[in-house]
Amino acid sequence: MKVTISDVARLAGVSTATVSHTINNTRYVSGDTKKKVYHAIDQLGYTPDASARSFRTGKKKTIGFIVPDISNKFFGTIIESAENYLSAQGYHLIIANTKENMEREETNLRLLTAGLVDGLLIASTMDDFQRLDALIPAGFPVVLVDRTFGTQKYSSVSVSNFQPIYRSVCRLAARGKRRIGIIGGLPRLSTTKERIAAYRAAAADCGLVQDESLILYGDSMENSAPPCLDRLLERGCDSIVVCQGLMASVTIAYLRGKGIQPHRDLDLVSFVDYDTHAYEFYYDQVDRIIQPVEELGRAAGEQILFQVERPEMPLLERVLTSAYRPFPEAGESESA
Amino acid sequence: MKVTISDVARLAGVSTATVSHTINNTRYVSGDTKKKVYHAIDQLGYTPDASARSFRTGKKKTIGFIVPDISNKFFGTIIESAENYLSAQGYHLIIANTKENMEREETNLRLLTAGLVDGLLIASTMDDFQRLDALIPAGFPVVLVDRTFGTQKYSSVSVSNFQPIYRSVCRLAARGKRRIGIIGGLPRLSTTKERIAAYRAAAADCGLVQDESLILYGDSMENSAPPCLDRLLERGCDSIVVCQGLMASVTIAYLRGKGIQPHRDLDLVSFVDYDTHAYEFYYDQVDRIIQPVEELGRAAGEQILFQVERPEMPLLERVLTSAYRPFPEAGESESA
DNA sequence: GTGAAAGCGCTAACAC
DNA sequence: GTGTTAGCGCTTTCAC
Repeated sequence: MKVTISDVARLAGVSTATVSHTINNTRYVSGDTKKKVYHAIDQLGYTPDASARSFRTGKKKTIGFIVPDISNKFFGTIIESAENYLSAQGYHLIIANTKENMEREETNLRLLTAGLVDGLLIASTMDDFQRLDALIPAGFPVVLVDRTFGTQKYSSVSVSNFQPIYRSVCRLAARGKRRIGIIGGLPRLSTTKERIAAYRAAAADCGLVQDESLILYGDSMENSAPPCLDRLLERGCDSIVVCQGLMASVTIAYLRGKGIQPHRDLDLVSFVDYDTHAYEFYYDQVDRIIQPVEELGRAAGEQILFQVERPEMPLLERVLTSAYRPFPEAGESESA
Repeated sequence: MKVTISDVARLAGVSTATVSHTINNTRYVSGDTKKKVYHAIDQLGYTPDASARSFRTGKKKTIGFIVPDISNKFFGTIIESAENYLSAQGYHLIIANTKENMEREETNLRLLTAGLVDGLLIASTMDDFQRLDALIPAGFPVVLVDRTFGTQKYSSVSVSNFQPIYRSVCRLAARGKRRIGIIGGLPRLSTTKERIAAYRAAAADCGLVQDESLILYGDSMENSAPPCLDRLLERGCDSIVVCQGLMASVTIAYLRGKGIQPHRDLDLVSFVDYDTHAYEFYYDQVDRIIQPVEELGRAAGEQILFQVERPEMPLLERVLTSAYRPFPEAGESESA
């Protein structure tokens, strides 16, 4: 049978209050009493029941994370990094996967806000902020991760998307490229919008052709890049910007399969969702935009605990910066 | 303020029992009463408190998953697939990441078995079954995932490792390869042990040189393959088997960087942790061992719910089979 | 320095 | 067909 705090109290010859205070360090307990309590705990093999505790205190010591795609290494790494921080602070992480499906996100929001978690990290797939907001109880701690909305209602942690795209397009133009194609992610996402806006701005500023047919959208899943690539090649692009890591790695492989070599045959700018030595083997000869993925996860963890533990703290919109690493031309060195 | 079941009962003019039975469909309630109850719920915006409920019933509707590396796509996909099944059954998934660290696994076991979850999926990094077993309370529902121990104490879901390795080594031998190198994962894991055993058996059966220096171990993290590869090349291997997907993809990229082309220069057998069209671009010219990753996740989900919801069910050790897809020689067709 | 006891929100046995 | 109520295991106020 289950061992409860009263069993411990009885065996130790003290009250349940004392046992509770002893294990939680929440008021003074004499050394002698402590000893008796711990001894009883050992003898009975007592473990405090987490759900009774969270029921009583209202704190679950658990954060929920609504993600669009766990199997995507970008989110896998963010999750890892957030979990790492949260577990060090004594919190657990509940994962809910939406597969970029808005209904699934709604369901998960409803479930997770119903007393299951203390706060929520959301990398939302919603097109409409209202739709998201409507499901969040007033005052519920939320941090938007990676994907934001143009409102100040919740804290957010994201990555600057404008600058690296703008820079990379300018650089392509400077190299003499005139027909720069771009493959974005889902059009409804803030990340995609910002990236496409940066592309448009740079194209205009550099005096490039404004050809809307060079702007295509994938769905960030693995198989969405090749058809876009085929169309861009048809349309005579001399360079391509791929706005998302998974699609980018598929792009490189797909082009290689067609005998098209990056840099030699076609200039490529590619988002990279993680930064490791190993992946440099894939990404040579490609201009890379490297997102600070681990920092993003950690920052998300920090922010949500701020919200949860210090509700008086102001909202914070934190924007991390990606590194832009153009493939070095002869005589150039790397830049961040 | 928090709206409770009594608020609803009061407004609807019924008892809390009726409200509870109404929302849970747990005894007959007249249509009329139902209407009143739901109306009151809507008016007050009532949501049942999940932690009160699980405290009362003892069911958390939550499964824990202890994983060695969330950011590895192999586990990412297993998690996705398990979560998919579990959420459809009304369960949540708590993730704990160990980064292949045994102490972290111990900590997580202690935390998760203390009334937080109804059952536990474990892809253990332990070297010793006792060490794992000691932390699991008697009768606690557990399913071992991917990595097993030679005991019948818990249900398990894993992948057959022996046969595909054995077959692939034989095939290399048949192609005239004499010095076949192999890179395994962490030596303590069951998966690694089985794969290396299969390699040894096949090498012996095919009359190959038994050179222990051709057996190397990585740690399944990204950067562990290259040093192993360097050593195997030094030692004059004419073919290499890589026992883990992440290391395998790095292997291909690394060799390419050295100007070594699979098949033409060196035969390669490679575990692939997922099966998608996209990744075929990477894996052409390589003999692939494709693990049924999604099935593994789903099966893990099914098994743990069996344990949780039908404790009388017998233990089950389920072994899924990998597909072996040799790179087709001229005139050959694919095989599974 | 410690104890007694209320009560968190819900479910379910028992009663009618 | 519905109501009353005990009590899950814990924390915490109030009391001494």
